[in-house]
Amino acid sequence: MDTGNTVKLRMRLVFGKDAMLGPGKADLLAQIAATGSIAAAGRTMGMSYKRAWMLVETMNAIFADPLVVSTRGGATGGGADLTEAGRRVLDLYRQMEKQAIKAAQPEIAALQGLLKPQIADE
Amino acid sequence: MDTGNTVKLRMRLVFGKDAMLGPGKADLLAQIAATGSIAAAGRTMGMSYKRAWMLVETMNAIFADPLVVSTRGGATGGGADLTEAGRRVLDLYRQMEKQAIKAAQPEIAALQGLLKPQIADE
DNA sequence: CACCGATATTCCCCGTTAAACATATCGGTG
DNA sequence: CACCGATATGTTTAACGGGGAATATCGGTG
Repeated sequence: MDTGNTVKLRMRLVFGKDAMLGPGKADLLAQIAATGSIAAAGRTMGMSYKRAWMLVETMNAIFADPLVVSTRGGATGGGADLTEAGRRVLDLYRQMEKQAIKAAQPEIAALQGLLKPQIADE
Repeated sequence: MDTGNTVKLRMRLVFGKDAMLGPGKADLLAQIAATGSIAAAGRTMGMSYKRAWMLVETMNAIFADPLVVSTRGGATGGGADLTEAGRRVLDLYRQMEKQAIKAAQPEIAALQGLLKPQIADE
């Protein structure tokens, strides 16, 4: 009955062996943009600063231009923000998600219909 | 220049907390169909029999009808095969992948273009 | 010039996870 | 009826990743 339930399509772009971009890094980018800080972004996501920082480091290493710039010291102690490249990557990722989900909707619905009832709406 | 490189879009359907369907289970279904055996499917995928069997068990538990049926004993020692539901799930998953990749192609290409050159074609 | 809050980085510990190992069972066939 | 190859399932062990603590640095501001 409720067609708006919790079935989700998660997708991850795999480049090389350890070069990939998935929901975790995308959400982190979004949170950095929202909070202006790697530490704050990590906190809101229930993620340690170390992990958040490592993900940022990885992303900056993968792309030609860094996605996140950070400053140290100052009144607020420092902070971080997305670069133009960072905003573009996040936007492209969200667009990719949107288009893929839309295109795959019939198959997703069909697969959902084959689930056990108690799993289909948990 | 080479637009046909190794960038891949992996996707995973997430139902409940530990109910999901991704590339691993889909490939396993395909290999079971190809080999007629859980053990042989696992071997060709470099996966232990136990792991392969557990994945099958999980899939059978998630869907209303079992996706894999197995027989024990006999001349060949036994075997496994996909049910009609199993074939349908695999087909829907492949279709989902195909449609999603096609729809997200522009964004995938754009993201690929932002990568460091040495990562873009490794 | 001491303080503060955030970045940056290392080290150790622990829990989850999968691999490895070990059996038990099944049932046609020679 | 012993054998074989595959299913079925438990146990034990090893590895890897992530968390947390600890430490250093930065640089505006009061």
